[in-house]
Amino acid sequence: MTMNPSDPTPARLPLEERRRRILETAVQVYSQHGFHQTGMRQLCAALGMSPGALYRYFPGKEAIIAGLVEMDRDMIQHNLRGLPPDLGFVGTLHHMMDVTMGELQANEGLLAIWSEISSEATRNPAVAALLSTHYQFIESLIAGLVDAGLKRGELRPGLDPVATARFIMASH
Amino acid sequence: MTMNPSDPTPARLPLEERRRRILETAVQVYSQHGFHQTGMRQLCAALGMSPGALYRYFPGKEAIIAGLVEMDRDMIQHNLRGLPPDLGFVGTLHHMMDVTMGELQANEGLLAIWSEISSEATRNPAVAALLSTHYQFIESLIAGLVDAGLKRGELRPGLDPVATARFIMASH
DNA sequence: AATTCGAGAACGAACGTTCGCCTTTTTTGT
DNA sequence: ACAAAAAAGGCGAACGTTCGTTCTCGAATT
Repeated sequence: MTMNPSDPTPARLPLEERRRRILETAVQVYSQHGFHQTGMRQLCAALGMSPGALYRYFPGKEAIIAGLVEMDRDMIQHNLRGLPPDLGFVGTLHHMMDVTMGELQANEGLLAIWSEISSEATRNPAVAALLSTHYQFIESLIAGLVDAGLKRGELRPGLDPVATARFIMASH
Repeated sequence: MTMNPSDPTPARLPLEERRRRILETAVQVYSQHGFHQTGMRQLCAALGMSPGALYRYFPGKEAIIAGLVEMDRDMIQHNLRGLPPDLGFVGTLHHMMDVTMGELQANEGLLAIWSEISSEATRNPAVAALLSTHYQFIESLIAGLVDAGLKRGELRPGLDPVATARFIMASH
């Protein structure tokens, strides 16, 4: 199936696709019944997959949470890259929120899964660390936007990018 | 220990006290680690009690949730009875909120346990029913206050007590 | 003597996870 | 080009553990 015979990692794309399908199903099942209330067997059943197969893609239950966070990060990055480059600071922010809201509305359970993850983070330090770096990622992303806006003279000079990013995030 | 020899149910008060101690410990443990993440053995350990003993006071884990809801109802009733009778509608409402806020502040975890119960209610129909009747109880209680206020001429005549109660509860 | 109370072992079910084995796909040697 | 070897993918039973709950039996109380 691989077109390029020199490709050192053939058939890798379908693997990522299968990982994505697992994560998307996980969002649905976990948001409906909760993370701790949903067993691996239930997730397997929803996937039409055996436990042995599932564990080839994720080494454990926590890795699935990590995958969900990672998926969100990829989504944000993808959305940001697909943006028209001439929107300016406010326009870019507005557009990103638009896209995010649209996704939340289209995929119900996406919101529920985040409250599920947040609640897990209050107890599970590993998940807490995961969330923390995720928020830091978003923060640095917004700070970059502020920085670009400053360079373009759209924002009041002297504004601290990171502090501004934190303020924007704090206002949800 | 029973003072009155004609009492048909002797040593009953200490039983209720032990039930209360169990519930109070449950609030602490469950609010710290979550309901589903906390096993009966952990609760037993926190109580210095064996499972066999615990099950003499509560027939199961769900009964403990029911007990928590019931405890809240008793608390509200107790607070209401202890109120000065001449406060008027607004004064009574204000006073009740004062007491409730004080309790929430004094006993941290009391708030956490309610969000824990609410989250459980979205999945467990039995708990949902429990919460529903609890809210109905509070609703009828406030409706009674409105009714009394109407009779005393404190409120605009024609006000629907139940609708007013719902509005007040909806504003948190 | 009868009842209540408590401790702790034990139960079956379900948990997350691992294992062995089989099928399918990909790579390799010729 | 083709068979052989290797790797990947998948299934489902089984592992050890923990879950909520029950049982048994001895100690305390009435």
